[in-house]
Parts: sequence; C-alpha cells; structure tokens
Amino acid sequence: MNKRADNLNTHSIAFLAKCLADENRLRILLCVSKEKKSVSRIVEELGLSQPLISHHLKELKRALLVKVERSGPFVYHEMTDQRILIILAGLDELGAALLSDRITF
Amino acid sequence: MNKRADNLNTHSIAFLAKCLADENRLRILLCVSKEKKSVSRIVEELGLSQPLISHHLKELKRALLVKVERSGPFVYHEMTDQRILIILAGLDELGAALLSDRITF
DNA sequence: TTAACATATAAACGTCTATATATATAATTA
DNA sequence: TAATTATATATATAGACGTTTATATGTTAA
Repeated sequence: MNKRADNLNTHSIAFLAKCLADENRLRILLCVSKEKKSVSRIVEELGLSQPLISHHLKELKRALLVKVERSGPFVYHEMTDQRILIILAGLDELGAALLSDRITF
Repeated sequence: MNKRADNLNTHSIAFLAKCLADENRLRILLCVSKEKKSVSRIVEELGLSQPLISHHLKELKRALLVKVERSGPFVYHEMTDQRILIILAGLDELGAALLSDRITF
C-alpha cells in the first residue's frame, strides 16, 4: 500500500476514470450497486432507452465494474466491488470541497 | 459523511472523472502533486509539447484540480488538494484488484 | 525599443463517444 | 411450431476531445 505519486499506473487509472466519466453510466452503476438487476428493470428505473442501457452496461462490463449473470431470459448486472462506491463518494466529496475552497481564493 | 449511493452528485463526479480520464493529464497532475512547477519544467520532465501541456493545465485548472501562481515570466502550477492523490491511489488499487479477481471468474 | 524567453491561444484535423433507429438473436410460453 | 418477451448488435450521426502546427501575448533584460 501507500503508493507514491510516481508509482501509480496512469494507464489503468485513466481507463477506469473514462468509464466513470459519463453521467448515465454512473447512474447505471449506482443503480446496480446494492443488488443485481435485470436490464429491463434498469431501463424502467432510469428512464433511458434499452439499447443505450445495453451499450453502457457493455462498457461497464469491459472495465470489470459490473459482473453479469444470466437467468432464463433475464440478464442480471451487479457492481463487482464495493470499493467503487468509496471512490465515487471520494470524488463527490472532493468536488464539493474544491468548490467551497474556491471561494476563499 | 457516509453518503448513500443514491445521494451522490453524479454530475459533479462525472465532471471530475472526465478530467482524470486522460493519461497525459494524469501525468501532469502527478508531476505537480508534490511541488509547484513552471510550465517549461513540466514540458521538460514529461517530454510533451508546450501547447499540449498548456492546454491540459487549462483543463485541470478549470476543474480546480490545480492552482496557478505567477512569478515573473513563469507560471507555476500545483495540485490543489492532496485528497486527489488518495482517490488516484484508490483507482489504481481498484484496477489491480479487478484484474486479479477476474481470473477467479 | 529590440531581442529573447515563457506561456497562451487559434485553427485544423482525425479520432473517439454518446445516442438514436432499426434489426437481430435468444429464451420462454402457448 | 408461432408468438412474445428480453437483450444484443449494426449502422448512422452529431458532438466532444486530444493533438499538432502556427501564431500571439506577455515578461524580462540589454
């Protein structure tokens, strides 16, 4: 642990960040963060088109951020690792902090 | 703290993630994470063109990830918040974990 | 002011990406 | 088998993004 700045894998970080850099993809990811859900359920809950959800799920899967499980005609997706949530919460907090600190410039 | 998944600001998160989603930008950010550096020094250390560095610094500044300070003809840039490093380390670790867990599928 | 240096900006280009529309595959049920 | 539901894929398009080249702005020193 305790890696130094010059020892980080920028390639890997950029790859993950890219996958987290779309708002719809984030909403989908958060949507399946607590329990696995079928594609159609995600479509319902988020109000996005089915092909769009399917496309983004493919990206999330490619980045290993969600795992897939088929059951009959349904395909269930679920967030692979809860540490993702910690990172997202960290980004959320950072964003707020940067904005509030900005006022004191 | 301890925000729940449905209480996160996806807009803000996506905005920050987008800024972290480019490898050159990450290298620049890490380059100025320990001390403030002039543009020309960053150019030297990273071996990228000056307009390219300048462009990415502008993006980093827009996202409030770096702060700027002018001294004579030099413009110094420095990472605004050390928490950024924690997040990057988290992404780095997550990337490695996702890859190693993948083998056990 | 002129020269030299540091940095920023602008335009142009190719590439990537998000999205929509349309269609196809796959599984279930009647 | 046909019909229905669930999901994936294919194609097209518009916009965003990273990079390069060329040029401009700004600062210092002679």
